Amino acid sequence: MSITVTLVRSDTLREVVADGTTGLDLFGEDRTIVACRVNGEIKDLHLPLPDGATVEPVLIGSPDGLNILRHSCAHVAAQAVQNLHEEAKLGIGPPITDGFYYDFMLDEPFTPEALKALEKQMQRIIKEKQSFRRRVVTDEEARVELADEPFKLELITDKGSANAEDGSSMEVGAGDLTIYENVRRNGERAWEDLCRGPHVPHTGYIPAFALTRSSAAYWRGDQKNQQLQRLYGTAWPSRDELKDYQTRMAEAAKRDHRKLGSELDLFSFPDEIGSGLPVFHPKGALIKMQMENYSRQRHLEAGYSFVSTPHITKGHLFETSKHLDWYADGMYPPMRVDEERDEDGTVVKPGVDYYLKPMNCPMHNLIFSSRGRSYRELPLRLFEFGSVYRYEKSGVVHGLTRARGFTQDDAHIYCTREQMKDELTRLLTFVLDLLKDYGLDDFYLELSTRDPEKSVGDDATWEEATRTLAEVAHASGLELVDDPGGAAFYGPKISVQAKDAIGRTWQLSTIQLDFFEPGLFNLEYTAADGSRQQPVMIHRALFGSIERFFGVLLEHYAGAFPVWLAPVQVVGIPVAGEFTGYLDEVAEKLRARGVRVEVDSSDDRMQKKIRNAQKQKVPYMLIAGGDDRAAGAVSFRYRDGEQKNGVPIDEAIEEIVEAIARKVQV
RNA sequence: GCCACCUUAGCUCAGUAGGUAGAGCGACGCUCUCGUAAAGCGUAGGUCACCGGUUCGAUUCCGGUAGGUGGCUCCA
Repeated sequence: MSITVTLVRSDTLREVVADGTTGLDLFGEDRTIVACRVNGEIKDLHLPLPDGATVEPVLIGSPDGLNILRHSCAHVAAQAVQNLHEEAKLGIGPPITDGFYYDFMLDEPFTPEALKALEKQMQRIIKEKQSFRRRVVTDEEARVELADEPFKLELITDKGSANAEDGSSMEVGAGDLTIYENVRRNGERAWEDLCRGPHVPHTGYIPAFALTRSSAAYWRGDQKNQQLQRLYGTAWPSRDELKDYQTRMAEAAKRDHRKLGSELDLFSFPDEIGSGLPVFHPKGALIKMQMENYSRQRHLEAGYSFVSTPHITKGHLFETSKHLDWYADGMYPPMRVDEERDEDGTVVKPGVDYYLKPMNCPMHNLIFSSRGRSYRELPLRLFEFGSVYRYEKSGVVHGLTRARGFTQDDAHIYCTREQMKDELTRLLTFVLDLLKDYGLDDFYLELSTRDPEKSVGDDATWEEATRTLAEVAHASGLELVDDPGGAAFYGPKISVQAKDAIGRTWQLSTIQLDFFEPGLFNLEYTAADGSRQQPVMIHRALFGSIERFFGVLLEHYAGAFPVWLAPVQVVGIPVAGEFTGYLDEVAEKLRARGVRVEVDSSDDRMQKKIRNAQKQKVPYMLIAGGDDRAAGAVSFRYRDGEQKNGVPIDEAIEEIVEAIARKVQV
């Protein structure tokens, strides 16, 4: 008996092989082939191939191959956990970006020492080269075999409804229910798990891995469920790639905005003020001011009107806007003022509750409705750097990117339904152009649609709003990702996701359509025919929060801001003290051109001054000694260490001024 | 909010198996006046996060609080 298979390689060829031939027979020599695609479906290498099959190897470094590697590594981790803790119950263990996790119900916490012990155990399992064997089972058989695994039993029961989002699809997918056994070379079964597969042929196919951290995780991602312990790991096709990954993580840690913030003396979070409430030091505040100033200028050019509103308000405003219905948990509790009590403590005059505002829109609405509005005024674009306060849960506060007090570059655009689409198109262009000026240029869009359980309004209106946003997003030509159920309660939104210098994505701008708040606030304008009409409202913030955007830029540039944003643009460094006066003169000329320049007149040696300026990531060092003074020149030292000696003063000034004006990175 | 871990000088970190602490950098002072990433010497600086408990004695052990880190859930 023989069968014919078509091997998809660099050169496609048909081969006649014996019946019963497996992927391992074809590819077993090559450890970089972890599975095969049989007629388009990924299968384990140990399975016999059907006659006439088209067989394509799955390489360990391919996206599918990496997932298989990492998911197999998750199994090894789970076996290690159960080897050391018989009582541990299995949750799920899918591959994720760069690695995998596995959830367990286990009383004993995964401490850093425990991770080390587990890694050792995993190495032992890998050394044993245990085969992964696939076995099809009925629901009943699976229930019997996994009687001790309550979470797996739940997955068996729910397999029809298993969705990809909670990772359970890795355990039970569509089709047959399967168990993967780990079998030692002497044939003895080491471990097994309910799993859809596929897997690498044996544990020896895992070349490099590390356990990275542990955490708590709710079963199936739901806060109402039991909390499990999650073990995170990473796995790579080679030791070098693992090392590269670890280096990348270390590099990312070096540009952490919280670390750079204190190293560069930009901002801090004094305990005395409270969690998530930053103060900006002079250099940080200067960068922030530059960011704001340029944004203001662009908003003026784009036809925005500037407004300004208070930080606190009577609670009634947020009753009108429904925020107190929906997001009271996210607000600081009220301040009760003007309440009077008698000696017994009985209230004789009720007080009024004031709230710190978590959003600016209700106040902007009041400006809109402060007088009658004509259709001729629309679109009316009200802009404000509005400070808001949100009582973020203690565990989520994170540097500048998730603070409790921050300032939004917030605007609300009131327009007619007819104007809506053009306005959104214009707005999206404006957003992307502005972000580019700050040095971000790699974007994609996300469209967040309605969550029926957390929203107000009727289906038809939601549908229209969602469709309009989708059309505008498509027209931009950018990649569009769906985010079902991610909308705000009052309307759908587009958010702009930007990639930074090391490839991480950040959600920045949001553009939200709102058909409901205008109704809640009875906003109206007089149309051309004299009728009263309700405007459509667009909420938009480009930076999101200035503080957060600051943090993103700080990490994007690793602290080395482009000249126009750098708090100190030029440091003058005399070769010796006697040249300080000469540099002071140069600095004076630069200052006259608006350049932020300092001359380092400390009694450090020149080398130390260079080191200091370098560590502060100052874009230009101007060094001057006898040669320069004699020639009426200065010597440049750039951040990359390059130098340019003997540049005439006027030329040097022009170079710097031009780099600032062009907003370039140097 | 939940789980784990952490908090010692301005910063980075040692240390004390319970007897109130040390380095480097930084700051300040003096000497040096120097050509592309750290000159030399000296001085000051700490209720060992805070509050309780155990103890003759707590920075160290226990409990609580605050702040932080990594995740989870959340993010108008």
